Amino acid sequence: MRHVAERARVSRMTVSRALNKPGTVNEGLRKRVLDAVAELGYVHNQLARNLSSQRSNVIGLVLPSLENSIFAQTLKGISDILRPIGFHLMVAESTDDPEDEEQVVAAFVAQRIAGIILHSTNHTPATVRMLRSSNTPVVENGDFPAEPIDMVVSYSNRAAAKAMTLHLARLGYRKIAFAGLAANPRADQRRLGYLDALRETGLATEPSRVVSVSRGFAGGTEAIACIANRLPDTDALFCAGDVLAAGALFECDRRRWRVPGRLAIASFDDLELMRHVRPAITSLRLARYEIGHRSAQMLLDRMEQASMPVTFVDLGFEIVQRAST
Amino acid sequence: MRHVAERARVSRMTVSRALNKPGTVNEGLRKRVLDAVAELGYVHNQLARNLSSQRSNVIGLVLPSLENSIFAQTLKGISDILRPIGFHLMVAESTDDPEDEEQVVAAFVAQRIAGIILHSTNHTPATVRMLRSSNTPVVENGDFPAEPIDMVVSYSNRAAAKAMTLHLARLGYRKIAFAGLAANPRADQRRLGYLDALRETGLATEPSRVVSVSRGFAGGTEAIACIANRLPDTDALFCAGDVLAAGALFECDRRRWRVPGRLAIASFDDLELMRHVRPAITSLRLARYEIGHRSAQMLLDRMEQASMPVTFVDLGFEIVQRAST
DNA sequence: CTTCGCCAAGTTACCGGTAACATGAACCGT
DNA sequence: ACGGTTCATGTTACCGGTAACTTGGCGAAG
Repeated sequence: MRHVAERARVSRMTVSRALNKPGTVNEGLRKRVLDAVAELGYVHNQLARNLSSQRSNVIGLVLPSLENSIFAQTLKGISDILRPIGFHLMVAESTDDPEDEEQVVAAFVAQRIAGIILHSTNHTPATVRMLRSSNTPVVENGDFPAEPIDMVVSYSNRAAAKAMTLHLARLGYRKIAFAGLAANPRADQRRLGYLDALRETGLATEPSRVVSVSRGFAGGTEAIACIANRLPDTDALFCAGDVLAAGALFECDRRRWRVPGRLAIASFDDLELMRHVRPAITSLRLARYEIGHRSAQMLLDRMEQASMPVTFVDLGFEIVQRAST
Repeated sequence: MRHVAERARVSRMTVSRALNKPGTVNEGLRKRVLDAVAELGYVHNQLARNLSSQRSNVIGLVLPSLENSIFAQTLKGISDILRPIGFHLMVAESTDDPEDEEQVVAAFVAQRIAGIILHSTNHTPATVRMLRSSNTPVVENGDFPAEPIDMVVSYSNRAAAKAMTLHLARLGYRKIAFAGLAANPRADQRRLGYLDALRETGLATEPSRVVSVSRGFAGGTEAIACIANRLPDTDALFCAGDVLAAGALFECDRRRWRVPGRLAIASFDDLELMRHVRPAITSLRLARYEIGHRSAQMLLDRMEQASMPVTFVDLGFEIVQRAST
């Protein structure tokens, strides 16, 4: 920048102003500055700017998994907000482990990020303390936390799972099984919602049909195997994950089980895939893109005005009834 | 940091050293410093550190699309390298548009990122100039560029597509169609590879069966519709994308076409889905995770030693023969 | 013709670290 | 006992910007 200032024969301050608030600089000088910038191929040092102005143009995002495509939509929703205003996105993975998350958050706070989006609701005390004391705007996604750190944009896993289970009951299914990942906080909430619904409809007097499975398509295969062996009278399966449901459907196909004749299948999270398999799978549609979009927007709003008009958003869910139930 | 120094009754420099090179500081002082850090809840300012030391701990990644799950694997491969050494990842999307890419690269250079990974090989001259003059280590992925900016880690789209087409020919298919995205540089290369193979086997004398389709499962549907209407004697379809192939398979299912009896289907990119549909789809397996892993590793190697032992890596591909061909 | 206020441009200090050099005590061999 | 290393610590300057204040020229009001 010093070179630009010398070349344009103005002070560094004028260069800074010409680039940041063009309106406050005389047109002639501004042109000299911009010419000098172009001739020297000068690129602004955002690091120095951030340090000096005590604010950053980077947002941090912590996802449970980088590989899961459902988070890709959220990522895109965030990016679409940040890009037009020159903000950037730093991404890291927590693997749903609060200790890992703590490390990532510490690193993000050290980077003096302008805000952070946590796609989880389970944090170590140190994580919360760091975020509070550094005064970082925070949005939590993924579920509704019992004690929000700051802002929340999500849907209720428990309510959604309950609604889907009630939907299955309303369709006449009576022996509804539930398959979900073990030791996953969101799957746990969904399991609770499922049990809520059973209780409410009186189906809870039946034996519990809860299955814990592993990740990916294989989990669906396991779920069907389990039903075939241990719970053969099951008439509907609610999978707490999209890929799980697809895996289950493929396994039914292999076993020549009619869906929904032999077994109805419903899933959580409406991946595009759900619409294209045969039969198409009944699913819960969640506003994944919107979660990112609103989260980013709320962080920015908060930065502009210290006030906080909105701190809690329930984006809800929709049940998409298809041929599989 | 000043407060930490005062509390520990040492100079700021000693605090800096105690945190960065613990070995060079007397044990007693070091303990005083660390205690003070803990008591004050001091968090290092990475911004200031980067500015002062003239180096950054952030890597930039530019992907054609944030939503495509094939890139998620690459993302994970990068992240797994960066995390243990305290580096971070900034992500942006180019939508395969060199102008957009230029803007993103400009922003990344402004952030003084330590290195950049471009998942594309088509750049504006300004992009190349910026990266060269800022002396940023660069890795290009996605394909082999005609004129690499710096380092390259990829596979050859053209060679892979050629190999798969030859594989189909070897299996006895004679009327092989190709479906790919329009105006996508990687799909274009794959199309060339497909044509290379046809020429080599003499099948090129047949009419060309190249179909351009839209993105997603719908593209597969379009491809099958096109074959049904315009190219009914086609006996194999090579889809230049995983989701495309799945969409095509689902459409065949709807039309009750036997696969591979009526039509064989092969795909590019071996998503887990390919293994689970019925019939499982023959596919090209690319080392997506490895691309990220190696790219990140090469950037780091380059930073440590100004020399550049490796600048070009071909990760190759594998053909996975399954029931669909 | 002053005086006041306004606005563009310049000056100074600081953001929070680190590099490079300066200092001074302990240790060494002779 | 003395000059020469070595090593831990302190001092100074700088990284590349911006905030806050200062300066000076100019037009409108008194």
